[in-house]
This record gives sequence, C-alpha cells and structure tokens, in this order.
Amino acid sequence: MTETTLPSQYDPFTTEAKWQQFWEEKQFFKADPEKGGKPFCIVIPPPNVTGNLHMGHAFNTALIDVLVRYYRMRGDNTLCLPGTDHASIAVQSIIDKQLHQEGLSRFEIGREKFLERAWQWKEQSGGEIINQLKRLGLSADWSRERFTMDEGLSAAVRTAFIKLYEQGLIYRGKYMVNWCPASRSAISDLEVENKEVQGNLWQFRYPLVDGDGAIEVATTRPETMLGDTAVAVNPNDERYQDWIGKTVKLPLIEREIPVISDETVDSSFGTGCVKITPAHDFNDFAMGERHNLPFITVMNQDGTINDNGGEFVGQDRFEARQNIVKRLEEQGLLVKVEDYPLTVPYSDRGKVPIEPLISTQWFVKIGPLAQKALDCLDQENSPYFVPQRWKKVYRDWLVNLKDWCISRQLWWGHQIPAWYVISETNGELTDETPYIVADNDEQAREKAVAQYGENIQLQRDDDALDTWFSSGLWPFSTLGWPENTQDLETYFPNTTLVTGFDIIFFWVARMTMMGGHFLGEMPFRDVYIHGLVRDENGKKMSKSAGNGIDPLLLINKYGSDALRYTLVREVTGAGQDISLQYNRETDESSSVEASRNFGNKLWNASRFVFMNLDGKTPEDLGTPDLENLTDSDRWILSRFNQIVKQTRHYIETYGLGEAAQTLYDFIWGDFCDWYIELVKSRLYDDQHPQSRLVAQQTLAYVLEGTLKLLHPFMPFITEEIWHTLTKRSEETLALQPYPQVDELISPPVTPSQQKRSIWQKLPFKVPSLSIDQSVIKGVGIAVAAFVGLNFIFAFILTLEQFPVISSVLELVGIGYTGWFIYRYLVTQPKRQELQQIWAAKKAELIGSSSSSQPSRNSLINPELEKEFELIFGTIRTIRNLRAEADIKPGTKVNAILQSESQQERDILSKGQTYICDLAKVEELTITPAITDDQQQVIAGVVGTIQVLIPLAGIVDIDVLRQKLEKNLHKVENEVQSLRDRLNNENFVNKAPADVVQGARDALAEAEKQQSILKERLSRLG
RNA sequence: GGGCGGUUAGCUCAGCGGUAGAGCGCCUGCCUUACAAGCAGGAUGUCAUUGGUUCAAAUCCAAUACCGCCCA
Repeated sequence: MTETTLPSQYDPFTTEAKWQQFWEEKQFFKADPEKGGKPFCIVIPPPNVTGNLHMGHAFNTALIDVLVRYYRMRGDNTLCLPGTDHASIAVQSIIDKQLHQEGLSRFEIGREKFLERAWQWKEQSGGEIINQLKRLGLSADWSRERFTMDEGLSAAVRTAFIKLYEQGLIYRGKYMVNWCPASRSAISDLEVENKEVQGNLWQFRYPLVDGDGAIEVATTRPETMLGDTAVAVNPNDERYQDWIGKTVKLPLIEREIPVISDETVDSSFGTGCVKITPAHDFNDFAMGERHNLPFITVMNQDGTINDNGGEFVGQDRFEARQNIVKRLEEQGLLVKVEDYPLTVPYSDRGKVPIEPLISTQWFVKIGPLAQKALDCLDQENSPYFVPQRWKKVYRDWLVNLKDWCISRQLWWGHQIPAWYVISETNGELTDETPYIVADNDEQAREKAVAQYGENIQLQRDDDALDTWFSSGLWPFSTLGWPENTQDLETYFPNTTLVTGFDIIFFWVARMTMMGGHFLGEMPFRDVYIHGLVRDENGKKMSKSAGNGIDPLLLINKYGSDALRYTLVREVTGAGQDISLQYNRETDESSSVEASRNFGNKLWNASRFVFMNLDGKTPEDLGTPDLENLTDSDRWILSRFNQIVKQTRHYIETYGLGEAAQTLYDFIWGDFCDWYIELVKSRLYDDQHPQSRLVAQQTLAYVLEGTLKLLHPFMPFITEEIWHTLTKRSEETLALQPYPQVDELISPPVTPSQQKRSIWQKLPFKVPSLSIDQSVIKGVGIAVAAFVGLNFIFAFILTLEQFPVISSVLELVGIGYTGWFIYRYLVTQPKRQELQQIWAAKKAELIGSSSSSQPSRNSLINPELEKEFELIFGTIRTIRNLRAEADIKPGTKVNAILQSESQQERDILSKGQTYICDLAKVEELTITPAITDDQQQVIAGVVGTIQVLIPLAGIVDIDVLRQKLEKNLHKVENEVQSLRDRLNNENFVNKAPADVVQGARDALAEAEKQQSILKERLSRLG
C-alpha cells in the first residue's frame, strides 16, 4: 500500500472554489450551436434582482444542473442559459423604501435619477445572484447571461408589443382594474392574493323616495356607498317583488337611485338586497353595464375619497368607512352590524387591500393566444408536464383567462412604446388623445408626422410593462429573438423548463402563449414541476414569516455538493414539497450533514483506491481484464452496470431523487461495504500479481465510472477525486462521456474517441474537405468512403454482430455513399447523429441486445448477484452470532455451514474466502450434514443453511435460548401464514404460477428453518 | 363552494397489488491502518378510520376524519 497525502476528511471549501474557477476559466460550459448532435437546452428561470437567492432557488438550480450535466455528459449539444429578472414592482418598492429613508420620494428626484439608482441596485444584486448560482455549481454558459432589461431583451419586448398591437391583440381602454393604492399602480389578477379575514356585515336602510319605508341593504364595504347608483334584488325573490322599479334615496349623498332586479344577486346574502357601486366592484361593474347605470368613482389613486364623496373628501378609505357608519347610525339608518368572515383581495406587492378602480390601461387580448396554447396541449400534449397532474392545473387556467392588464404605473421596467400626439388634444393627455406605437422616438415621430402633419407634439407613455410581459418572451428572447440567430435555430424550443408549481399561472402559461404566438410552437418540450422547500416544521418558507433558511449558511457549513444532494435526494415524489431538517440555534441540518457524510465516504473510499493503485491511473492499468475476473469482480461489475442502467433511466424520466438514492445505496453499500472489503486480501497479496492487477483494474474502473455517474449530483467532489485518479489536469470530468451499460463489452463511440482513433485511421483527409469539393470529387470519395465506413463499422460493432455489416452495406448502397459522407462525416458534429442512427439501425436489425441473452451479452448477471446475496447473508449471520456471543472483533472463530442443498454448498464453497475474510473465520467447514455435534455451539440460520460456531468459552445459555425462541416464533408465524395461503384453493388456482411457486419455496425454507431452530433448542436442553 | 395533494418507525420520507424499507435519532460493542463525518450488531410500525373489489390491499375503489395547497 502506498501512502497518500490526502486528508481523511474532505474539505469542500477550497475544493469547490477551485473547480468553480477552473470550469469558468476554461469555458467548458460554453455552448456551440455548430457542435451538432441532439440539442439540449435549459434556460433557467431568472431570479429576481431583489436581493439574494433563497432555498427555493437552490432547489431549482440543483435540479436544473443535474439534468444539464447529465445530458452534456451523454453527448447532447447542451446549453444552460443563465440570467436575471428586473422584477418591476419589487425593485421599485425597494428603491422607494431607500428614498423614503433618506426623506426623498421618486417624484422629487425624477425618473432619470430614479432609474440610475435602480440600475445600481441591479448591478449589485444581480452580481450577487450570479455568484451564488456559480457557488451552487450551476454549469451554465456565462457568456450568454441575460437580463430582462438588457438591450436585446428590451428590443424583443418592443417588437412583441408592436406586433401584438398591430395584430389587434393589444389595446388601450378604460376598464376596471385591480388598483394597488400603496404602489399607486394597476396590477394583474394574478398579483392579487385573497385573504380570509374577520370583517363585518353592515345593514343600512335606504329610504323610499315616494312614500314611507326603506329597503335594507347589506354590505361589507360601507365606504363604497358614496358611489352607489342602484340597489339590486334577485327577480325571483318574493320578498322584494313590490320594490322592483321603485326609487330610493341614497343617504348622505342624497342621490336618487333605482331598485333593479338581476339574476346574479344572491338572495341568501345578508338581506338579499345589495347596493350597487359600478365603479368600485367587479360584479357591480358588470351589472352597471347590463343596466346602464352611471359609474361614479369616489376614490383617488391613493385610496382617499375624492370630490364625489361629499363631506368625506380627503379621508382615507378605511377612515371614511368608520365615519360613514357613524353618520348613518346618527341618522338612524344603521340596522345592525354583525361579525362576518370574508375574503379580501390583497395586493401581493403592496400588502394592502386592492381597490377595484376604473382607469385607462393597456391590455393583451388573451383569447387567441390562449387558444393556440390550448390547441397544442389538447392535440399534441405539448408541453409535456411532469408530473402529469399539473397539466390539468395549467389547462384550467388557460380556459379561465381574462384579458391581461399589462401597464403598470411604475418607472422601473420596459417603458411602453407608445407616444401620444398631445398636440391633437391641446397639449393635454386625455383618454381621447391619439397615439402611435413605435420602436423609438424617431420612428414614432415619423409615423406621427405622416398621420398628423409636421406641427405635432409627442409625449411618451409614462407607464412600464408588467414584468411578466418580458418574462413571457424569456425562452426565446434570450436566444436572440426577434433576430433569427443560430442559437435560436438550434436551441429553440428549449428542452425542459424546470420550475415550481407556484408560478405555473404567472409564468408558464405566459411563455406558452407568447411562444405559440410568435414562434408557432410551445417554447419547451417538457415542464418539470417541483414543489416548495418547507422549513423544519413543514411550514412554507417566506420572507414575511421570516422562516427562510439561507442556502449560503448551509453551503458554508457542509459544502455545495451536500446541499445540492440533499435537495435532489428529497425530491422523490416529483412536484411534492420537500422539508429540510434544520436547527435554528446551531444552524445545523441533519439531512445536509448526512449528504456531507456521504461525500466523505466517497472521499475515503477513493483514498483507499489511490493507496492501492501503485500510483497508476485507470488508463495506465487498462480496463478490467474480462478473461481473468474473479467472482467478486464480476459481481461488482454486474452491480455497476445495473446502476448505470437505472441511473440513466431515472434521470431521463425525471426521477432525480430516485437516481440520487440509487447511487447512494450503490456507493455506500455495494462498493464500500462489500467490494472494497472483498478485494482487500488480493491487494495485499504479492504472490498473485495477476489477481492483484485485475482487482486494481476493476477498482479503478468502477470508481471512475461511479464518479461519472455521480457527477451531475455532486459536481465538485467528483471533479476533485477524478483529477487525482486520472491525473488529466487539463480536462474536466464534466465533459467525460456518461457511463453506458456494458461499455466494456461493446465500447461506445464517443466523439473524442472518434477523433483520436478512428478518424485518424481514415485513408483520406475528410475533415479538410469543403462541401463543394466533396460534390466535385464525388466518385473518388465514394470509394474512399467505403473503406472508411468499414473502419467505423468495425469499430462500432462487436465481433458477434459483425455479420450484420454486409446487410447494412446493401442498405446503404454505393451511390448513396457520397451523400452519406457529406451528410454525416464531413462535419465533425454530424458524426454523433450517425452514432444514433446506427444504434437505431442496429437495434432494428439484430434486436435489442440487452434482454435476450443477459448472461452472454451483458455484464449484468442476476444469478451471480443472487449467489452473493446468499454469501453476504451467511457473513451477516456469522457476524450476528459473534456479536451475540460477545466475541471480540479481532478474534477469529471456526464456523460450520450445513446445507442439504448441493447448489447452496457450491455457492458457499465458491465464496469461502470471502466468508473467511469478512466474518473473521479461521476454519470454515461446509457440510451436507452435521456428523459429530459439538457441545458448546452457537447457531443461526440463513435460508436453509445452518450456521454453527463451536465455542471453547462459556456461552450464556439463557440468552441463546431466548434468541432462538424469538427467531423460531417469527419463523412459525411465517410458516403458518404461508400454509394458510397455500391451503387456500383459490390462491393456488388463481394466483400466477410463479407467485404460487414462490410461496411454496418460501414455505419450504421456513419449514427448514423451523426444524433447524427446534433442533437447536432441544439440544440446549 | 370546486379542485388537487398528503396521512407508513420518535423525526424526514421511500414503497403503490404477493405480506414493510432508507436516512437521521435510539441501544450494544468496537479508535479492526480508506473513512469515529466511521465499522459491526440490535430494537422499533393494528401502513389515519370504515367499508368495498380481489385468492391476496400499505398499495386499487368509495366514504369519513385530520393536515396542507390552489381556485371562486
């Protein structure tokens, strides 16, 4: 064994920083649309530049990066595009708050200065966020980083706006919108959060104009009565038949208003008679339109009562509420007040109740856009939701969409590209002022002049667009749209959108609508929905609750790999929330700690391997010599290939948590607990150099393969170990090919291998040929290509598949060869495509190789794995007996294994050295029957094998008896239940044959165990 | 009110027709030269309740209860 300088504890801090820098400097993750091959593209959901990343971002980033790194290693033409979002309202309110603290307001410093500060903020916050993404290990192409307000994306926004406007899908109009008095801006339906609150239901009396009496109305918002223009009842409500058509006098304001009937009135609400305020309530607005009622706005933009409010002018809406109730009470018009739970719409941003207000805004006509997205969903199931249940949520939302109010009375954001020709309305901006939609000032002026003559005065719309308008373009504006760039050509549509379910509404549907409209297809193939990260008490993390857990805190404590791995491993049920163990007093997390320990385990296993490779790399040693493998080598190679298969399958079906768990079990269980222990004696044995070499080869091969498998999940530690292992200092693990099942038997053709080995062997210089030349020299090439093809096919095919070549060449045909060369071989990127086509062709011709003859064609060997299960079971039983008998770990014992089954005895014989090594057995006897029974013996049973350890010392008979009795009891229960089942005719007749046989076998085994245990007990006397 | 999830070991969660698993925690023994961030061994469950389907239900169906989310 050679000494290693590596410490026995892995230190993530220096390591992670080192590789982060290495990856970035070498630009390993820079995408190249020319590379060819199957494109794989993820554009990350851009974090808001409102501060730092939270745990939800860490989660999202971890999932994205697993996918991106996997597909990159698989050989796909991969792009991961990072970026940030300007978050209009959120950032504006941050700046507003800053100004407020300085005793300033944005109106005082003006738009220009305000935007300067906002950009400053963006630089700082955006920079921090990008750094944090890097610390998380995100393997993005940083050269393509975008920001929603950078030049290109702003141009995309203007183009989209202008196009939609010209197509009649954007309009300006006076409608009721959700108004946030705190930010003094309109907001969209989605930014409204409904909250259950304990409010009141007031009942007022509105007196009849003609005659005596009054009608009683119920309301939860008394202050709006100032704007009432009718009272309404349900036409079928018998109580109020006589009232319909009469006129009542609105108290305090003294306005005469009609009593109308409308189907939508809920007779069971309050008195069944409601006041109608068309300018301050969405339902009333609709009713006002139906019945032609006046619309009287009684509030200002800041939520105070305006001139229409009589004596209450200038009061805040909630102050006015109190005063109005008081005044009505004084006038004897208050009937009663009762407690009443109700849902109040709050502004998600301003955190105050929104006020429905009529105002002039810009809207997107949703119908046609949603229809396109719906068609794609219904006809092509596009995009494909993972898990599928979110599809329904998405669909429901598309169906129920209303027109989208996109203007915001904010400065931070994309200013609406509309110019008012105020000279047409006496220099004033009114609802009637005509306007021009254009890309910039000059264009606007040009257009305006053409329409209104030289002497015009223009004023640009002050408002900014809803942030989600630019976010809706994100999957393609980031790739260069509206320019038809090569990035767009290659990477659109994106492969997968990875996002939390909480923004399906806000974001996903907007992207699908915009993508469908502007590019004619859905902007991503799949939508992978994940849940939220909950805190240690299962509560949703939120800023207001203050229960967020800072990912950086955990990264600093345990490393990025550990945090990433924890988050990914938890995500088994896709779309399900995950909760993170956390101790707020110590900032410790037991689950992240477990992942750190896992990393450390891998680290130490690797140290062990390094110590035993005599300083050689896997390349020096060569791949495992398949002719000279021992059973244990064959076993770990079987397990490894099984894991390769499972991991690939899980990742490709978005089972990231399952993949992570599978690797954990393999590395800790199969590789560390068993294989390393099995192989030790061979490594320390100089007498058998060949066996030692094969052990080294297998160790090195499986370790390197395991590092590759795990790399997408724990990129830093695997990169670190891989470099120590391979000494390939200028390369990166991140660009190594992902392991393939049975690659030792039929080596995969990887691009790099092609370049190095096969390609250079071709008898002509294809890479230097231009396309034109290839056409001219067609015939000559065809001949040369034929030779070249033979080389390639010879390499791709394994020996047993060789006869297939002739039939393939018939398929290909010589005349076709020239084109074939041009199409697939001249350009280096196309070669991968060939590989895929070839694989498909191969499968077509010879059938899928994996399932047909597993033992001959695959290293995966289920029979061998079963045999090892028996050997391991035997080892465990001996260890168990040793522990029960309190035999010191270092002490060797003798053991007798008795089985009537020849097959079992054969397996045990083959595993004899393993059993001796791992269970510390001096002398092992394998026998069909016990001949001379020992007096002092402890016994156990595994399968139908009786395990006996003769003891020289004293055994506690009572303890032994108790243990045997307990086991016997368990076995007897099992025997009973199995007998019951097998005695049931229905079971025997109806259950599948293999299940019945399984039960019979289990019964036989249990009965055998039973008799062994009984026998042992009786011997105890 | 409508819809969707969840309820499995002390905790966090897998399993989703063939009779119950992991990590953490707990108990016992070990500093056995890869790893004490470890090794070996051990204990722990009417799989929320009630019905149904089935030879067989933690697993499928229905209802109920509780927890959570979304929409109105």
